Amino acid sequence: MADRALNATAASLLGFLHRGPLTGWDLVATAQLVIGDFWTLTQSQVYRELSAMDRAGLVSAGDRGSRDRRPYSITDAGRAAFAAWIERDPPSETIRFPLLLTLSFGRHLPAPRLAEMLEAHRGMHAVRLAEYQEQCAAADAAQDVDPFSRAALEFGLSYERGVLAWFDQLPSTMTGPSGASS
Amino acid sequence: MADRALNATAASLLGFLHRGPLTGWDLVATAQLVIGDFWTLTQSQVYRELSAMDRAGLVSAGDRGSRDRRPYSITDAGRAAFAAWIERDPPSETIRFPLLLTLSFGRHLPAPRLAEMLEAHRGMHAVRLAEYQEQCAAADAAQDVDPFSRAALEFGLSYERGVLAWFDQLPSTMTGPSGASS
DNA sequence: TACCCCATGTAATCAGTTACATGATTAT
DNA sequence: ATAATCATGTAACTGATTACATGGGGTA
Repeated sequence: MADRALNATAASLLGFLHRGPLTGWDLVATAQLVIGDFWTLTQSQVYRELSAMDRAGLVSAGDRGSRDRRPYSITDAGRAAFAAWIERDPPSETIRFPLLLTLSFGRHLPAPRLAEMLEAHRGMHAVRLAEYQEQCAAADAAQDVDPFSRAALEFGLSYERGVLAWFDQLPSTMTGPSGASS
Repeated sequence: MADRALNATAASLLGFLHRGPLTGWDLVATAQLVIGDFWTLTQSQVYRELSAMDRAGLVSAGDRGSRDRRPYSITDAGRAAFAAWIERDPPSETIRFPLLLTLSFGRHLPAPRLAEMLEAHRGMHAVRLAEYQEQCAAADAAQDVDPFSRAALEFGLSYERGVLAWFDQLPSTMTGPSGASS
């Protein structure tokens, strides 16, 4: 035992399995829904981590059901590994923001093209902010959401507000004469 | 020719080479300084991309100087590849925020431990905000900074403000009785 | 019966991280 | 002389992405 520290993706899967057995498919959907706003994972990763954790004894694969559904359940070793993972100081976040790269090389781009890109991204962020607001409202209506997920959700709001504030203070020479108002 | 689309890291290196030849070492330093706030790259990556781009004819390696310094200059093909890259719609950013993962699984953690983590991260962000403010002030003093890099720098400010606003609206049940005030 | 979605998985590749090895030059 | 820093690079690995292959089950 005491193999190696879990990676965050695997640990999240274990986290979800605490409530009961889930299939790979279920886990992909759950993760997208619950942590998708601040963590990315792909279907391919999920199946790989599941079979690796199965070999490591952190989860155990159940019998295949209809449509080959295969439920995984967490083992005691899995629970221990998760507990060890969540106890650690989380590393700080990484942001990789391609738009900012493009922007910082903006002098290689005609102004209207850059303005177009900025406007497009601003729009996407405005949409996301609206979605987060909706999600928060929905979470408040349903009282079954735990306060921790709720707080994490709230991060999206602050983040998008910050991003939009940034867009809106850009010099108008960059956002273009067409204007970047919402 | 028309090999494959550049990745953003390689494209950035080409971007920096427009002003003149630079060594791998210089590029690492430049990148850290100029785009380090919203893009990560390692020394190892830089050398790999440089030799790959050399093979692809996008840069050409000069003669080794003292201390084995080897300047790379951009070629016409490199300029074309960069132009094609920067013209594309930049993909949207990816955020991977381990603290939010930990938080969303917070019910598996004793409250004081979580509060401790939150407080530690809040502190780091406060420090970063101060650094950005300094950098912006410095950039304003020196008039040689181009407005595009300046605008990208400004992003850090808005981002950190958003993050701090989020920390400060967390329920006190999470941040703990010791308080998370600055 | 034909089509779409559910569900699992593999293969191949690319990108990113960490650690290490090597040697030159500068400063003390 | 020796230590610190400059500078280049390789090796090994982990993680992430994309694409594809396969087949069951439900529905029109």
